[in-house]
Amino acid sequence: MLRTHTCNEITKKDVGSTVTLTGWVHRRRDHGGIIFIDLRDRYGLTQVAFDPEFNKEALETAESVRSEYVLKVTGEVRERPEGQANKNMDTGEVEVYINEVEILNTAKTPPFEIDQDKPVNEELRLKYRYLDLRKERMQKNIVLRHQLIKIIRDFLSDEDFIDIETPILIKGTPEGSREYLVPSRLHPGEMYVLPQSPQQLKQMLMIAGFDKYYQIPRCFRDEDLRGDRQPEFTQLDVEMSFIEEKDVMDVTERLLIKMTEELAPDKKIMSTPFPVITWKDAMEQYGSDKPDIRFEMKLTDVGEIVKGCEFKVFNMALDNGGVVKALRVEGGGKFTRKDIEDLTELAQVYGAKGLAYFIYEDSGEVKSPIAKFLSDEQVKGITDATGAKAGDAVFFGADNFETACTALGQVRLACADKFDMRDDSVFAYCWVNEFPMFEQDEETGGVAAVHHPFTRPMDEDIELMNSDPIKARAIAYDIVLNGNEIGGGSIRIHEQKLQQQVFDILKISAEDAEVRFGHMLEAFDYGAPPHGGIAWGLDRIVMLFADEPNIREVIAFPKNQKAEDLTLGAPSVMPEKDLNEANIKAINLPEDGEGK
RNA sequence: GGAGCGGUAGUUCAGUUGGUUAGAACGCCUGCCUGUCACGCAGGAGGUCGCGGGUUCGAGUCCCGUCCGUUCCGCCA
Repeated sequence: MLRTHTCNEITKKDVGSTVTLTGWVHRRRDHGGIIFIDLRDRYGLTQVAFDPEFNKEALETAESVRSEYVLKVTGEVRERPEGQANKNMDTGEVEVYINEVEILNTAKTPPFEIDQDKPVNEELRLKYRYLDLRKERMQKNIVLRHQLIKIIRDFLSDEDFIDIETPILIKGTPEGSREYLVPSRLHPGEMYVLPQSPQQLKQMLMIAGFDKYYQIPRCFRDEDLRGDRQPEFTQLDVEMSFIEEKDVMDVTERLLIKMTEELAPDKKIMSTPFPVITWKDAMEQYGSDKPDIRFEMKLTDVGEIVKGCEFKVFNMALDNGGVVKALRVEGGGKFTRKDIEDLTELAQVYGAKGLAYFIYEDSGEVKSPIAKFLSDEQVKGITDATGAKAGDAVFFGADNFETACTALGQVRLACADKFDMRDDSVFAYCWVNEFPMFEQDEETGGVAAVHHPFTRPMDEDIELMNSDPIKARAIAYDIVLNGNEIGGGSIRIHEQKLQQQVFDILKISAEDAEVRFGHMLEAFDYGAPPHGGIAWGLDRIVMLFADEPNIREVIAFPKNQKAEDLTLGAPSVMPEKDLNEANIKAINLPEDGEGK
C-alpha cells in the first residue's frame, strides 16, 4: 500500500507518529504562510498542514496543488492547537504536519463542484459519473447498497438458501414486457433475449430439488423509463419449495426487519407483523394496490347512498357496473379553487373524467356544484358515511371500479402531501395479496394473466376461473413500503392439469403452449414440488433506505430516460463487419451514422 | 405515443411592461495573508441567452417551429 492510514482513521492516539496518507484534494486553504488541505478518500477527510517552519519544500509543492489532485503525503500527527478542533470531522482533533508530498496525479478543474451537495444537471452528472460518484452523497448510497446486499446474503445463507446463477442469454417468451434481443452468430436469424427475471429458471431449480434458492440477478426490460424504472435493474430473487404464502411472507418480513434495524435505525417500523391487505380492500380503502398506510384517510363507497340521484355522472357509473367512491379530507374545507383545480387535473391524469366535491363550510353547510342533484337525505348520507365535519372536504370518484378507486387514491396521496401526513421517519410495510388471476385484455378482448401464467389460483376460486375468470383470485402477493411496491411473488402451479386449465382460459393452444413453454411443461411432468417465491426490486429498496427520490441515485452507472449510458455513450452504431457476423442488418440508422 | 416543467457564465440560478454595456453566488485565474476548516481580502477572466425562423426601431423577454433534458400518463406478464 502507498498509505499507512485512510483519511478517516487518525485520532489522538496517533499523535506523535509518522503516517502516510493518499487521497484527493477536497479543499485547499492557502494562508500565505501556511496551507491546509483536506485530503479525501472514500473513508473520510483528514486535514494536512504545510508549515514553512516544518518543511518549506513541501509547502512549495502544496502551493501548486489544485482541487482533485491526487496526493501522497507523509508527516507527523499532531493534536490541533487549543480551540482549533473541528467537531464536524471524525479526524477533527488532529492534523498531519507534512514533510514529504508527492503529486501522484494532477486533475483538470471538474465540470461541477465535488466538495458540495448542490444540485447539478443530471445529464452532466451522468456523463462524468466517475466524478459524481466521488461526492459524499453518492459514496454513501453505494456503500449502503453494498451493506444491504451483504445483510441479504448473510441472512439467506444462514437460513440455508443457496445462491445459484442463471444464464443471461435465454429464450424469448412473446408475452409480458418487451425483451432485449441478442443476435446469434452461430444461428443466423435467431436471437437470445436477456431475462426480464429468472422466473422459469428458478422454477426449474425447484424441480431440481434446490428447495431454497436465491440470487441477486440483473434483469432487463426494454420499456420506457421512470424514476423508479431502469431498463436494467437488480432483483433479489427468492424461490422455495414445500411452502405456502405465509412462509414466503415470514422470511421476507424477518429479512426486511433486520435490514431496517441495521441500516435505517432511525426509521420506525409502523407495525409488525406487517399488515396483510387484500387487493380488493387495498383498492377499496386506499385506491391503490400499493397503499401508503402511514396515514388513514380511507375511501368510502357511497354507491348505495347516491343510487337514483339526479347526477348523471354517478348514475352512469353505477348503471355500467361501476362504483361511486368518496374521500373525506379533514381540513379540506379551506382548499382554494386552485387547489381543487389541481386535484381535478391529477384525477384526470389517472383516467377520471372529473372530480366532484363537497366543501363543508365552518357553519357545517355543504357547498357543492353537485349538491343540487342530490337530495338532502343523500347529502346527509354521504356526510354520515364519510364522517365529514365542518371544515372538511369530500371528493368523489365515479367510474369503473379501478379508475374510480385509482383516481381518488391519487387525490388521497396529494391531499396527504398538502397536510404533510407522510411521515419520513416511518417505514410502513404491508402486504397486498389475493390479486386477481386475470384481467381484461383490451387488445384481444380476452383475458390476460395479471402476474404470469404459472401463478396459482386460490383453491376456492379454481371453479370460478371457468365461470367468471375476472373474479378469480391468485395466491399472489406484493410487499409494499410507504406506497412503493418493493417486491412481488406468488405460489406457482405445479400440477399439469391445473396449468392446462389456466392455459385454456388464456386461450393458449396446446401447440402455442408447447412452443412458448414446452420446456417448462415438460419439466413439470417430472415431479415438480409445490413451490413459490418472491422477487424484490432491490434498487427501489436501496432508494427508500437512502431517502433518495429515484433509483438512479443508488445505481453506479444508470441509464438516462432515453435508456442511454452517457458515461460510455451506449448504445452506438456498430461497424458493418460486426453486424454481418451477427447476421443482422441495421435499418432506420441515425442520420449522422454515428449514433449519439 | 401523450401531457406538464425546464434549457441564460464552468456550476446553480435571477433577469421587471420588449429598451442602453445580460447580473448574482459558487467555481476558476492573479496578488496579499501563519490557524483555517464553506478561510479572508483585493483584482481579473469567463456568455452563440439550446437551435432556426418571424414580429419589432429594438428580442434573453413576444409568436411559430425544432432539438435536448426531466417528471408523469400510456407501457412495465
